[in-house]
Amino acid sequence: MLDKNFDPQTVEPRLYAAWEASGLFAPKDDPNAEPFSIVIPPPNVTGSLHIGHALNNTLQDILIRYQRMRGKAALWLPGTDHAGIATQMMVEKQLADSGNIGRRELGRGAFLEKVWEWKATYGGTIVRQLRRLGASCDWSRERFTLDDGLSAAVRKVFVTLHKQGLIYRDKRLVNWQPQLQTAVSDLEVINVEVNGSMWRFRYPIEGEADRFIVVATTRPETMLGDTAVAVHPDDERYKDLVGKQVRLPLTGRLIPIIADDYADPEKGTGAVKITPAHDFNDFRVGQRHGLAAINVFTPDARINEVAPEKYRGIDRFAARKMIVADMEALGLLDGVDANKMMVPYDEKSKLVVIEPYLTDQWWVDAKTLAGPAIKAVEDGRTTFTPRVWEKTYFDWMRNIEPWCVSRQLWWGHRIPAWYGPDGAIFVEETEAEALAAARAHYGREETLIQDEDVLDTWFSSGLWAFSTMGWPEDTRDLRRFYPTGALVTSFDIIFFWVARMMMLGLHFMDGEIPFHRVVINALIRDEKGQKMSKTKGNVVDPLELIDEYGADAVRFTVTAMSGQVRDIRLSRQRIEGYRNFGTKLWNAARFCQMNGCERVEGFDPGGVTHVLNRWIRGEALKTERAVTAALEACAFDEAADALYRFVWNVFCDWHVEFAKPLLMSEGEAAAETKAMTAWTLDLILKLLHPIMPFMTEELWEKTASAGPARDSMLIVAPWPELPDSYADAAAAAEIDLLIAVITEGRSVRAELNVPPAARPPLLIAEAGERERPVLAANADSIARLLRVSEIRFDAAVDAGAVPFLAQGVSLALPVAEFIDLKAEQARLEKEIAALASDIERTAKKLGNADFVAKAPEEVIEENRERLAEAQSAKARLEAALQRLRSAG
RNA sequence: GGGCGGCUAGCUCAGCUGGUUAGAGCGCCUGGUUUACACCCAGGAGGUCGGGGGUUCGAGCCCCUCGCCGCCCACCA
Repeated sequence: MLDKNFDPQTVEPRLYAAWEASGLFAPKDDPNAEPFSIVIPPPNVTGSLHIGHALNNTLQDILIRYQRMRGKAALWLPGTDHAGIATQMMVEKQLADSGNIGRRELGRGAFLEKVWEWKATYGGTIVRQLRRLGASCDWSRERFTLDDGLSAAVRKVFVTLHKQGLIYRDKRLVNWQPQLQTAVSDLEVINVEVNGSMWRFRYPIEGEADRFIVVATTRPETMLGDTAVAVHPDDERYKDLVGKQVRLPLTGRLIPIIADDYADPEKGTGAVKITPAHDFNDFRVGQRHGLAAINVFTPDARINEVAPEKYRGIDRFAARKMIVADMEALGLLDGVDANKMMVPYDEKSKLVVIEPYLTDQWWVDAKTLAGPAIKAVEDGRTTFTPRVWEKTYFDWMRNIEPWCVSRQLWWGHRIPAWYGPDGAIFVEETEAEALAAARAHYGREETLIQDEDVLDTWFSSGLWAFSTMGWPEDTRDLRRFYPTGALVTSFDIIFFWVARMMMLGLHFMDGEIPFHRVVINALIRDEKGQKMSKTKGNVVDPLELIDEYGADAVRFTVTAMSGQVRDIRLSRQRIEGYRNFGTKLWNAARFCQMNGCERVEGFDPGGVTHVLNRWIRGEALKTERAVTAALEACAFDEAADALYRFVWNVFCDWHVEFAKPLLMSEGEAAAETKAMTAWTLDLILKLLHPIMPFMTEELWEKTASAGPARDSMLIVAPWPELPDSYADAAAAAEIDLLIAVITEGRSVRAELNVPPAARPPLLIAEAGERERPVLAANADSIARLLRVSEIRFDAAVDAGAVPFLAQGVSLALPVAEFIDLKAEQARLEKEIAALASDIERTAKKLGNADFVAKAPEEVIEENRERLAEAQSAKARLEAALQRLRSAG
């Protein structure tokens, strides 16, 4: 006998262990089985599971469990990402907190050892947590982006792209993170609006005493690196100044006044200082005019030795104050205005202001790689779900900029480039090959120095779809499981990851896409709609939720909410509701057990005869179709919704209730109902398994002892495919009618507010030939449910009978005067009027010779049917209205 | 500045190509010792579907417009 409640705390770990031990998480080896694969978006190896992961991985698990049950060789390939910056920062912070020396003092080798230690200690957290969630990953194939195999793939890709001219080294402005002292990509910069100031400086015109040109700037400290002042060529105010020179204050350098469209007469003073080494626009202006780029910052954003001595070593923000003060003292400060502006911050810490900084970096020619990646989505070879994200993808891809892939960090894939004594670059997969190349180049042995930098983390994760399967080796996995079936991820990494996987996958896998479908899930926020963040302290820990409600409840909740286009607001009440849903199912199973609803060997649902069983069979069919269609479309929420309604509102509310009197009886109907009920429960377990794997597997096991032996664990039970013949229109009509009678009867009773003791009998009249026997057969249960003393059938309709039901059944109650006849009358009149106008329009349409001549036959037929339907409906309602009028 | 999304019951959200009386869960109120389930059952209150215009016999759904809210992208001194 089942307990009253499901106990996730003891059951879930036991079942997970059993699944894992069974080896069923690995794709089956059957060469005839169609492959289906997913690669996990690799979480940060040192991270822990947050609620977004819970959503994302639940959806992946649903897909993979579904496909596994469909009989496919289903592979969900798990792994983790080394997450360069994040991990390095974490370890550096830990070193600092525990009073250790910093990484620079420690040295590269020793520091990396520390990081590997850190990984060994904390690296297992997230994969353990994925197990708690029930993720059926093939752990035997687990990968890490810094594995030997994946590192080999990274080197191969880098070298190949370099030889193809798609990776190059270039000195240009990058986004510089001065605290970490590394370049970051455009995507790792976040622009924040701040209330700043705009200063106006007077720059003296050389050779013209007391004449100045006033420039406006938000960054006074960069003036030390100015190499020109630009004005618009058509700006009358400054026309005569173009070609003249300015004596740059504080430095004494002479710089030209140039004409360039970039200067906007509307903005500032119309004259703009040009600092090519510290501003992306100015850099371009500088290139156009052949200006020098004078870098005045050190890598940690202090003023460097190029500047006048008094500023050297001063932090950029302190230097700003000094320079403004000095300019003011010189009488060269024209004024200052408050100015709202966007300031670039480091996306990770959101605290460090990013500096445009002139350095040598490695770049990927993303523009070239983007072409095929755009085409693949245009052609529909890869689709986005929901579709709207394709626009986002296109917008970015079509305007893509070169991708800066080098990082001045230690934790990551070291760039496979070596430098000779004269600076010649040798890009090879190994040091030996680089040495060989150098030997060929120099004609002798030379000592080479490897590039100190590592690659952007996203460079290695961009290869994830194929590097994890063994590429560059030609492995069986690669041949079988690439391209993957779906990529499930959230929108915030479409650019970082999805786009790069598309580009690199297509380029290295002979034009074959990395995934057929990209499923984008929404972001989860807290109950107040705020983004969860550690600093706000509103992070919902999914592990706590799993402890409290069980993994199934958490899974069902995020699944049911996954359809939202906008952000998901997670509330505990919602989870509680779905935990209750689990309990409801559990108790339905308990009811089945108590009533001997056991599976029967060789039972064929197609052969049941009792109307209730034929009805539930049809409902089961509808549900199976809805769930299957939803999962095929990756509309996970719809699958959850269909199951919720079927289990609770169909199976429990009606089938089990109607079955009660039948189960108590003896004979064939009882036996058939028992078998049918057990069959339906079994079906529910299968359909629900992808979403709620634990409880369903547990019930599968608990129901194994009665009836025929189970062939397998539920995890690999065949997905049900019910035949169309299970639909039964007649049974559906009868039971639906019965439900309608009961439901309407209930609300009538409530309206009458009759105390239970004084409940009058219910008269049912006008039941058709077909309905009558159904109602009669269930008279007792209806009476019980309605709390009426008895049910009587009466051919004659009372004068006050009210047509509650469109099906043509009237409930005749002795107390009909309690019903608002006027409102009912008004409603009918309104509806009749609507039908009349529909009839008029349709008739007109059909009377139109043009329409009849041109419209396809099926459209005309449709209109004819519609006309006939409307006419008969109108007649029916008119009759009802007539009855009402004569009664009232 | 450009783009995307949202605005439906007290709260969180469904409402597919326009079609009877706009739904669910939670919350609230009333009542319940039914052959499983109080994590339950029955019933109830509660909505001018952001505002305004338009198309249509008919609009929560389509068009225009305005208003909030959120997000993404962008080099504005």
